[in-house]
Order: sequence, then C-alpha cells, then structure tokens
Amino acid sequence: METLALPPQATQVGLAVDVAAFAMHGGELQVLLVQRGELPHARDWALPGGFVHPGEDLHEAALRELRTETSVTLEPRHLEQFYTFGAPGRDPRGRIVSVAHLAVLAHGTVDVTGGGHTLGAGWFPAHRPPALAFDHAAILARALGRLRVRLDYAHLALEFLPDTFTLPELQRVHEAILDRPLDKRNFRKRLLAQGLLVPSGERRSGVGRPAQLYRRAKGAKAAAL
Amino acid sequence: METLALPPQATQVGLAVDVAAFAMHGGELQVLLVQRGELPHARDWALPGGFVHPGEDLHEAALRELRTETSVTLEPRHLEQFYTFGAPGRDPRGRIVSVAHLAVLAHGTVDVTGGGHTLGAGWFPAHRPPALAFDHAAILARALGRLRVRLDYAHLALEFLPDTFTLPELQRVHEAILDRPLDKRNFRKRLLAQGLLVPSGERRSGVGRPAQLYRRAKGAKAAAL
DNA sequence: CAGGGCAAGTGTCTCCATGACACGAACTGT
DNA sequence: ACAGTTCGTGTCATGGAGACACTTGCCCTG
Repeated sequence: METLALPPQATQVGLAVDVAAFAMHGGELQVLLVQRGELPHARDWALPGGFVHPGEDLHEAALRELRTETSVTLEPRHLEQFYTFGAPGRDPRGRIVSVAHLAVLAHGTVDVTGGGHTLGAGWFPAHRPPALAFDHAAILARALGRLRVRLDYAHLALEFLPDTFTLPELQRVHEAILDRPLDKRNFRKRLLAQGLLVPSGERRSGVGRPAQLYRRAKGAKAAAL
Repeated sequence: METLALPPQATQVGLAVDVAAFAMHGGELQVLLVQRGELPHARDWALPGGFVHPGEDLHEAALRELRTETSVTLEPRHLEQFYTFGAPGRDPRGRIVSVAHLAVLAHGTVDVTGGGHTLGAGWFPAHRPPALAFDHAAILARALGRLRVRLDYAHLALEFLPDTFTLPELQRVHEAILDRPLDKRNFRKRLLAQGLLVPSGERRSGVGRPAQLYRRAKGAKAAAL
C-alpha cells in the first residue's frame, strides 16, 4: 500500500477507551470504578480508561487500561466495544473520542487496588452507581442496556461464574442483570432445555439442601452481533 | 469547567465517519457508494465518509458527508452509529479511526451524482457489492447484520417506504433485508397485530388486484438499543 | 437422635406467537 | 369475455413462556 500524509482537513482528536467492567459480588451486579488522581475531575469516580497508544488496537487498549488502572490481572471473560462517545464538549481538555467497551470479569475478581494515575479502585452497585466524571453515567447506562440484550442472546451470564456453579447461582446472575426476580422452575426449564449445561458432582451450601453443580457444555460459544 | 491541555500520551488520530446508506429500488436492497477521486484507492468504490470537522458531532458529520459526497438532499429517515473501526493498519495514511453509521433513505431517493472529492455515486445491490476500498467490505457486512436486527425490533422497514404504502410493498422490504422469502399470510397477520398500521384509500398497481394502502399509526416510535 | 429450619428441586396447564398451507377476489389489457 | 396477474383471507399444529405449591435433603439445635 502507498504511504501518504493525512490530508489537512483530517481533524486530529484524542482517542481513548473506557471500560465498563462488571462482576457479581454478594448476589449483586457490580461495576468497577477508579478514583481519578488527576485533573479534570480529580478525586471523582470514573470508569477505567485512557488513551490508546500508537499502533495499538482498540481491544488491546481496553485490556491494558483495565489491567493497569485496576490491578485486575485476570483476562476478562468477555470484552466488546459497544458505543463511541464523541460529542465535542464531553471532555474539557479538548476533542477526545472514547470507544466504550463492555467487560465481564469472572467471579472471584475481588481485590482491586488501583494503579497508574488513580487513587484507588473499587466495586459499586451497577444499578445505583455514585456520581461519575465526564459523561460516564451515560456510558454506564448504555453498557447496562447492552448487557441485558446480550444475556439471552450470547449466554453471557455464564461468564460471570466459575467453571462449576449451581443453577440458583446462575439464576441470581440473570436476576441481577435484569434487576427483577425470575421464577425458579421456568428458569431451570429454559436453561436446561438449551443443552449448554452438564451436571457433575454435588456440593453443600452451608444451609439448606445441597445444589447440583453444573459445568458448561464443551461445544458452546455464541456469535457476536 | 477547567480548560486543560491534552496530556502528552494522548495519541492523536484522524477521526472519520463512514455511512452505509440503504434504500429500496426495484424490489432490491441497495447501498449507496461513491467512487473515490483521490489516493489512496482512487477510482475504487467506497462508502461515503470523511473526516469529522472540529467542533462537529459524529451524527452531524455523518449527515454532512452523506449530503456532500452524494448530492442526497433528503434527511435520512434513520441514522445511527453502529461500530467503530480503529485497527492500526486500516488506512495507509496513518492512524484513522472511523465511526461507522447506518442510514436509511426514503423511497424515491434515486438521483445521486457524486460531489466533493468523488468521481461519482451510485446504488449497488447491498448483498452483492463490488470490491470496496479500505475495510469497507467488513463495514458493509456489519451494517447489514445490524439492519437485520433492527428490523423486527425498531420497525425500521417503514422508513424505507413513502408515507403511504401497501402491505406487499412492506413485505418486499423485509424480504430484501432478510434476503429470504416470507409467507404472505403470516406476514400480514404479524404486522397488523402490532397495531402500527392504519388503512386509508385504495390504489391500483397497473396489473392485478389493487392493494389496500396503509399509513403508519401516529404514536409509533421505537427505542434505541 | 428427633425435630425444625432452610434452600433445592420438580410438573402441569394455559396462553400466545410462529409457521405451514390453498383458494377466491378484483382489476387490466387484449 | 377471457386470460393474466396480484391482492387478500383462515385454520391447525407446534413450541416457548409464564403462573403456580409441595416435597426432598441436609444442617443445626435442643
């Protein structure tokens, strides 16, 4: 291919990624936030994110920001771009366009300590977040909508759980994302009918009758939109 | 708000929009393409698009490019962003990120003559396009997928038609987008059950029995994803 | 070790949406 | 008036979704 200069009318903008990363803790859907250490919006909570490096893919950039800003070392179970926010006034530093990503972290991803330019990181209830910097409240709202759509559609709920899990646990993931209760029998019927789950051993849950453990069937992956 | 400089690590990239604009002509789904007049890819067909101006919203930029590159003066009936393409090597001129948009143009938008830096513009069968510049074949493929999803979901088919239309015409829009035939009786049943269509006068279509004309019901708009 | 507490697990019925399927009705042009 | 062409219509079978209550199995306490 030819090597050519950018034409003069090519507006140069700052290119950023922001990541709405979700996980289940304590039966609730939580979102990962960082406390900003720099202006603008210093000390405010925000979605982890930052500028894309030269030569770096958008996907890679989202992964890197997730890792460096939150000390999350695990690979996210799911990561996809879902919307690009580019309104002229959205960042006081100038024209910055942010490609927003949705991430799902496996169960057990609890310890987050912050890093990079942040003062810290933490989990917050996804449906009732604190005040957020920039337009991150709008980004989070749209991420939740996307998560809900993906639920039925791409079996995303399984990504929130460890390799082996019980049906009531899986049901709680669905309920947390949809933010409404589901009927136990109908839920089991529907999920088992899809043939994605295979039973294994058994386990006790402290109180009550022990629940059957399941594992995801081998040949089970879903298509992207 | 504060006014601050961009931090040094903020990669500057060229910000572009590309538009996959669809319309129905001759019972087929068509996509609007322009013939490039400049390097790279001079004389190749491409989706209309170009660089976002400073201070311009992404949505506005998509509208402007559609108008100036194709002499389409009509407001599109639908315009939404659907994916952002930002792989480092996608444009030989440097790092250029393109926010791809999906547009639906009303029936009757036929005369396109090109403009701006193009050699011309024209309609092409959306499911069998010619070879395209850059990664525009991938953009078009994803646009078609999105169009299919939006069909059931946001009543997008109506936007392809004039204010008043017949049910067979509407069915042809669905068939063109889904690229498969539909059963006439089931289609009518389903669409009329939604209560979005109201009948009006009648009209003859040259040959065959005249078809009932419909208009969209007043209080009918759908939500975005 | 008996009984209470607690969560897991299970089946039926109804309702609605979808898809398969064939013929008569209304108009045009020759 | 006849042929050609397109519009318009109903039934049945099937499958998925949602409402709904009781029994099972384990733990803990007395």
